[in-house]
Amino acid sequence: MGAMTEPEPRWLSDEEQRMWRASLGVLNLLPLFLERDLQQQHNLSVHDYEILVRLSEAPERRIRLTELAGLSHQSKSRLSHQMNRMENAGLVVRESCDSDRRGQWAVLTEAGWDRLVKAAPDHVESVRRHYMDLFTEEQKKVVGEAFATIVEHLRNADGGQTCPSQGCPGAETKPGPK
Amino acid sequence: MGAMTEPEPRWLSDEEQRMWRASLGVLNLLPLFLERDLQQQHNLSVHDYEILVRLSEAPERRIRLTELAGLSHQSKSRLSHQMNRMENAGLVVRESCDSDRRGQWAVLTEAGWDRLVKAAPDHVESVRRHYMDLFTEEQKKVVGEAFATIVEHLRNADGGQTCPSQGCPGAETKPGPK
DNA sequence: ATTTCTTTATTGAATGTTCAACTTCCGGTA
DNA sequence: TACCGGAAGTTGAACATTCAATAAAGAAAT
Repeated sequence: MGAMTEPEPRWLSDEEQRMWRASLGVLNLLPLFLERDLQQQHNLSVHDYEILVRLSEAPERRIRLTELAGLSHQSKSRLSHQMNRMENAGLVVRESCDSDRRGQWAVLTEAGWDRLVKAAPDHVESVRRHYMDLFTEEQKKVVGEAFATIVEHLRNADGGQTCPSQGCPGAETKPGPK
Repeated sequence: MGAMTEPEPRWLSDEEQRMWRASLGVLNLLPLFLERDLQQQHNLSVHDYEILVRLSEAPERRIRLTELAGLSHQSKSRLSHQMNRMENAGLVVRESCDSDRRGQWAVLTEAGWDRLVKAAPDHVESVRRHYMDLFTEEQKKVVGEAFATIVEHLRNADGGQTCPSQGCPGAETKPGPK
């Protein structure tokens, strides 16, 4: 049979290369800074924070674990370990679920709520300083639209233990109402 | 003294909120997919890959460890552990440095180069599928500019064990020349 | 020369994450 | 009812990352 020639790879253009490397920079660096601020100021990890926000927004401040895993972009296993830590820290509790006896609720405690309310202003400030305020209004709009597309794509693609969620967008930054 | 009232936190607008949550989604999800592809197809981690690219582009395919840490956005400690793994895998070797006897070179091996050359086409494809090709040309341009600003800001801010590098932009995707 | 300060790089312990195996229960079907 | 496949959640071991402590050598000052 004739030699099956590989198609020439679709390398990135110079423009794309720059854009990709800048993206990698943000991907690698930004979490470090948010983490550091939140850790120093309130002894919380970014993951802790994201979970607190999600719970604070949910009806009765409780979410089933599998759904919470999806909302916070984590595997169920990882969330399980994380819940242990947060439960030890008194930020959340588990409650078993009436309608499905396999299920568990993650429930925000009073203490968890208080921690979140205290941390939120500083965290927004941190997000603004290292990220949001560095965009022009125009850029915010474009990036917002573009990234929404990407996330939708990734959620649909999925595959594997991770990210079993659907529907609702992503959380962060401000505690839910009341 | 009069009660010192906290200034009202500068919460994100709805627009900003959406944009930020989309950013978090990408931040959390994208690395998972790139990792999975690279792992399955070539048994490399994204960190491995980034280091291989950097070395492939460097003169004599060697870089001092501290500089490499900066280029690949890692702490020196982490890089040190990672080098152990990669050295065990035969992808790189350490060589001690003549001009500074504290120093070490990270040097790309023939095997490392081959691995990279084999992996690169698939990795670009992966980057395109999950990210690059989902942008319009306009969006690529705006995101590229905006993120370049962010990265510059973060590199300057810095603080701590991480990211001691300067100058040169970020690497990824295609092996260096020759 | 000696002291002191800094930079380079590594180490090991503590911590966090991933992965596959497992338990329990739901839901459908014979 | 009993069976079977799949979903919810947990577990522990393997693996990766962080953090603080350390060793060794350059740089600068006395």
